[in-house]
Amino acid sequence: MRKATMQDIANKAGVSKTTVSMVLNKKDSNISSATKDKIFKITQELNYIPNSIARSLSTRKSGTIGIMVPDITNPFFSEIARAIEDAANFFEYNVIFCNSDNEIEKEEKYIQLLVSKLVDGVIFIAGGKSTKSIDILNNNGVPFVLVDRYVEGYENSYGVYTLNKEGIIDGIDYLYKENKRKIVFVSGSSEIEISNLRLDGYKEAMKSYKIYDESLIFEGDFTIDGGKKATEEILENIKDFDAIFYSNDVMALGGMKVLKRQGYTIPEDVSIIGFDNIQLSQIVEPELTTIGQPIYDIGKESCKLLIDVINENDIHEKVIKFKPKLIKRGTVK
Amino acid sequence: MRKATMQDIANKAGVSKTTVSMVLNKKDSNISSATKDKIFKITQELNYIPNSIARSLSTRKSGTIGIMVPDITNPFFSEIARAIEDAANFFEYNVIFCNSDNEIEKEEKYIQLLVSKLVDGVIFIAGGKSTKSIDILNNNGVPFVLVDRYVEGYENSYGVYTLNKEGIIDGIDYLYKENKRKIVFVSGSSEIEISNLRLDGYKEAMKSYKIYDESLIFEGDFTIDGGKKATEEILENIKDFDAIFYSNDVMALGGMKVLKRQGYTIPEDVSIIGFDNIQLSQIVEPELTTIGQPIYDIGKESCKLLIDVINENDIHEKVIKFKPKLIKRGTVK
DNA sequence: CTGAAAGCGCTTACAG
DNA sequence: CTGAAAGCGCTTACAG
Repeated sequence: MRKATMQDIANKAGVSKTTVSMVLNKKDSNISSATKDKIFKITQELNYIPNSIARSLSTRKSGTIGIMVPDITNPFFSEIARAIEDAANFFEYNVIFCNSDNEIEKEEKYIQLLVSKLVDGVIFIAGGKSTKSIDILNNNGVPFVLVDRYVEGYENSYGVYTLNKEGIIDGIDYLYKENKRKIVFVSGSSEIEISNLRLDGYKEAMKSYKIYDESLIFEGDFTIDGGKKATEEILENIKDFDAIFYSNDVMALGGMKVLKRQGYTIPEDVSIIGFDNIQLSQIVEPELTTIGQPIYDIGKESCKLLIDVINENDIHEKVIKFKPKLIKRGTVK
Repeated sequence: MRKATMQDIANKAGVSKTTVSMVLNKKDSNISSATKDKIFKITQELNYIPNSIARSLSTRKSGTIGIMVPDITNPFFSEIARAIEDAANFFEYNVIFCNSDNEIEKEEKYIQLLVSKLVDGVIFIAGGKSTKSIDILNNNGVPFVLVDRYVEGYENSYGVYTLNKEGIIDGIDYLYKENKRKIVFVSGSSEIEISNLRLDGYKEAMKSYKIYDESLIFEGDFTIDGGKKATEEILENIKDFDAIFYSNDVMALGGMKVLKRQGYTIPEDVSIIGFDNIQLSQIVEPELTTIGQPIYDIGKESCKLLIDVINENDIHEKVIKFKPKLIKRGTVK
């Protein structure tokens, strides 16, 4: 069975497809209600579903946005993606998702595809130094908003972020007040700007308390596995640390696992603090103390911002920065 | 800057857009290499990105597939989605994702949208009795493959599943051998066919061992929270149970959390077993013993199957059933 | 070896 | 109150 088209409806109703188009798109200010009714009825009968590809070609709007994430399997990103999809859906957009695995070549390939599919905009969580991908977007006039991860040189592009440095400083302040002095830090990959931002926060705070020691810094990669590996390394190299600050929750979860397995009791033997406040941070026992980001809001606001840009609405803030919040739970004592 | 079109390339090269189309699509068996080279060069210069919307309209293929999941935030689904996206990407497809929250109205709305976007096919993880959505797909001739969750009346449609009942039976066998007799079962929502399948497996196995007791059955909903709530209920109502069999991992994780908090030591005080083998099942301590599904393969194969259907290739198996496998880890003793 | 022309299913400026 | 016609950017059967 061939899908019904506007032409079919028009034929059946004895009107032109122009008229059909008008009424289906509510641009029907001056079309007789008799005609309207007839058209609606036929539309129902034929189970008509408009061909939005055809529509897109003519309007140059696809009604879909793209979202680039490093890995949808990482809870932080799946939560953001969910928020974005909810918001997008509310505004009648669909979302195409792409996993970059932090590989910029993969990103570029995806961006090309998205451009070719005429996405109306993209939400971009950069996998690294993603300048080329962004240039493609710019050259083709497709709006984008950067989320979570800064991209060098594009700090003033539309974006929504968390105040990374401040968050870490709050965490160190808290640990210091709880009498922790030997605080190990597990950073993310140095390829990623916010890893460095968070690391800077750590350095600054530790120095201000005069307890900075470079050998306390380890590099992870924002994955569970990265957290595990970094923790094993810590255990081999450092004695008698008071606390470990993982620069995201997922690494903290991986780290806690390793520590428990090695017989450490948390928080008695060692305090742990993470960053993000993913839902899973409450699934471990004790629950993870962390620097909370409003993940859902970040996703929602970035989608709204993108849609505002797409529709050329007035933009209140080009760059939105959320303040993170220390969430005290069971892993620090 | 207007995006370059084939016409632009044609003009610059002094050929027709037919020729350009031919060479860019490798249907260039008999086009002089001089012309080809010229066209490629210009394509580069103009940073030409084809308009695949236009292409789609004419070929009636969009090169995108839809995927319906209950909630991308649930690790089981994000892992499947990841596998699907990887496979799709390999075959040069994009994927639009939709979160149904197990609401069939939401599903229907999404399906309409996907149809209207001319997706070439959809991978459908049903949120419940999704017959209407499937009918829409059928009526519009868009291929689909059902994944993970059966839909009544469509058991013979393209699908990829796990042998649910068998998996549960294996689990009960194992628990029985480990001398567990009072085995509590936490099922998923009874709205979902596979919940019942798994429950049937439990009943059958328990009866065969003559240890069946209806009051040991509790209903969850396949979420972390559902697992927590069911566990609280168990704690209020049942004394001295030997083991809890959660019919998916995510509920087991939630349940373990509650049990630990209440002072239970796992597995000394109570044995736990889950279903799925999501990556996170290894993040808790002790690691979760579970009935493993090959999640990544399920995603990959379902995508491959869909693409085979789309391309009308020969199909070896219309319905693929994976055998689950007991994975012994630390939560049963 | 290459091109003119029709067509995919819509939207929209214009005319009446 | 309604319609004819052009156009969106491709593909493809056909002709030469």
